Amino acid sequence: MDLKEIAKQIGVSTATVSRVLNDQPGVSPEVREKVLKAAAEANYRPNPLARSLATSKSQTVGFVVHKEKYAFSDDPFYPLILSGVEDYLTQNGYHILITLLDEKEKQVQKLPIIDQHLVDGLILAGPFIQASSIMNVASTGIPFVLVDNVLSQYPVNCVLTDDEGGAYAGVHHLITDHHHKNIAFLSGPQEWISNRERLRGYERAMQESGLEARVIHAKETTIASGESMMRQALERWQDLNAVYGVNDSVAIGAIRAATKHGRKVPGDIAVMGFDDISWAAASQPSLSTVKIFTQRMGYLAAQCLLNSIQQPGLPPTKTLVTTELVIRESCGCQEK
Amino acid sequence: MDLKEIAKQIGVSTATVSRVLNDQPGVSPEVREKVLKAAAEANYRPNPLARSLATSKSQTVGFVVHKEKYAFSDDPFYPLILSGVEDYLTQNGYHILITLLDEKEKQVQKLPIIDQHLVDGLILAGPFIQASSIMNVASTGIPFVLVDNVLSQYPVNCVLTDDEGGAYAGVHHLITDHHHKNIAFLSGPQEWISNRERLRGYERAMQESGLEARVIHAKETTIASGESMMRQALERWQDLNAVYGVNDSVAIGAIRAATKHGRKVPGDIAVMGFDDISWAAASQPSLSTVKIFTQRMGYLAAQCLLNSIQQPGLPPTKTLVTTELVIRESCGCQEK
DNA sequence: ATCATTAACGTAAGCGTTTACATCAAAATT
DNA sequence: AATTTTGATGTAAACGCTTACGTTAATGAT
Repeated sequence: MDLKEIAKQIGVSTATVSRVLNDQPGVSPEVREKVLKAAAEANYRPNPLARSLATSKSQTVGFVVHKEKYAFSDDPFYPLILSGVEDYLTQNGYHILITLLDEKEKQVQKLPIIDQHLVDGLILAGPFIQASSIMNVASTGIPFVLVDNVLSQYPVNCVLTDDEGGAYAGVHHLITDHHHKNIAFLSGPQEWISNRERLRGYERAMQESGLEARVIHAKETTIASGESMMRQALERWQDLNAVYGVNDSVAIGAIRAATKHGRKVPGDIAVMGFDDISWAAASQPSLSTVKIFTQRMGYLAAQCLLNSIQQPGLPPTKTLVTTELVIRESCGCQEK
Repeated sequence: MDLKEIAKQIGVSTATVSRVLNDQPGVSPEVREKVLKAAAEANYRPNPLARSLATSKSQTVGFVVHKEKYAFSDDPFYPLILSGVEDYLTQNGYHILITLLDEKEKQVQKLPIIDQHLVDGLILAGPFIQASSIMNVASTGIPFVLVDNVLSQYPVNCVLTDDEGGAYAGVHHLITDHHHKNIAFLSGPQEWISNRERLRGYERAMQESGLEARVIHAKETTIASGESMMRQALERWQDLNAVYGVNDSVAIGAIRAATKHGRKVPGDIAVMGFDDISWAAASQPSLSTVKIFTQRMGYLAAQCLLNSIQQPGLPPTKTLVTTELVIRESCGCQEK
């Protein structure tokens, strides 16, 4: 059932039918009515491929993310982002083509979906895509937005969590509400923007209160690395009151290590994390943390992308999503 | 840069160029050579949309999964499936259009990607899609395969884990290697095929050894429901030696509850789970479990789907993926 | 009454492929 | 040598839309 048939049926041209179906002006109300009726009766669905070929718009966006981080991580961070993206895009009649990146795939702009003009825009998720690769994408002129990543050299559309503010709030809570002074920060790889920003938030909070920053670094942000960092911290600073984990996995590892060392959490040592993954509530003691609105990030990214697609030439936007303090047991609030 | 241009460049028709590019016979080696060279030099990429319009094949498959289970679950089960799917499909030049299902969306066959012929086939993941919906999809004639689900009334392509066999092996380990006799099974919703099959495996193992089956049911398979079931089990059976959780979250909940009740795991009570999620190794004690090859399931599903697409009329296939016993601390092996 | 403007609609040329069919020369058959 | 077969290639329609442009008649301005 195609345009031509329904045009023939009511004795108008395909152009008129097309106009009606695309809500374009230049067709009388009566004819419009007739077309709409015939289309509905015939249960007509325009062929998106033919439309795409004619308009060179696919009504499809690409979602690109690192395979390893996407599927093999402890918590479904990127799937949640995708879920938010999907919400907004399907509401607006767009489809999602997903591409998972291997380690080796450096040349993002060579991806089939881009190279073959299968998508109208791109969402590039995660800080694991090379800056040079992103620049290459930018130079193709295709609209795109970064999620959980930025480009320092160059202004681009991006959506990020306010990691600095979140970490600041968390540390501030330990300082102000619990009067802790000796607070260590268990960090992670500094190439990731989130880890850098969270560290900055911690440093600002400490500095504002005239406290000394105590930072331990690691190459990973897992339970194991959290345990390892906590052991180092306990050894190095005998007077430790509290630790702040760069994310929940690290914090949970820290609780483990502290407990094994015979320190009670939160009695002897308070612990806080970042992310609010689903296991945070199930930890023992349950983990106080800073919640990030992962799904919302995806939603906003999709919104930003559609804006860019539909209004070319818009200046790049940087969107920060605020966080929320989630108080549970591990910071010590329940003990007061 | 289109077909016509490169045809003109070397003085042949577009038909010939098309034949060469599609590896079709009827072109002399010399001309073929010339075309290939010109195409390479011009860095020519066929326009997939035009091709799809002409052939009515999109080289794209749809991946459909329940949004809630996809993104909000404790462990990235469906993302892993997707990753496996992606592996096989990209290897074969196919793209993936993803659709996340809301609660309310009952009419899978009405999804835009199907209705608008945007995909050549479908992967329907998870046991949350109504059987009637699946039948509707089947009646459209579009090739599809179920992952982590089956249709009892009707033979269809599906890929499943050998849940029955896995659970049998796990329980058998508790019986034979640890000489436990009083083993309870902490179950989950019976609508899910996996839960049913795991229960069956447990029952078979118990029966074969002449032991009495002890089953607790719950509406969920979370840590909380695991704790709750364990409390019930401990109350009901004083002589309990071991419990088998229908999945790792339940098993971890069971460990919690047992510990809170003053029972040592695995000393007083052995615990085993199913899935081998990433938190299983990090649990305390670390969880003995049955590993499922999630990514492989996706890979096989994709393979099955492409077979169906490329060779229409193939009879439906049911693929069972075997499991693997993962021995850690919670079953008691390390204590011997 | 004349001309310019506008609204409604049709015509047809794309969009970039594939492919059934036609053509033609060369090779094979008789 | 005449005829058939074969293989290589070209022609053009088709896929199902969109849209620039042309046509016509009605409206408004002078």
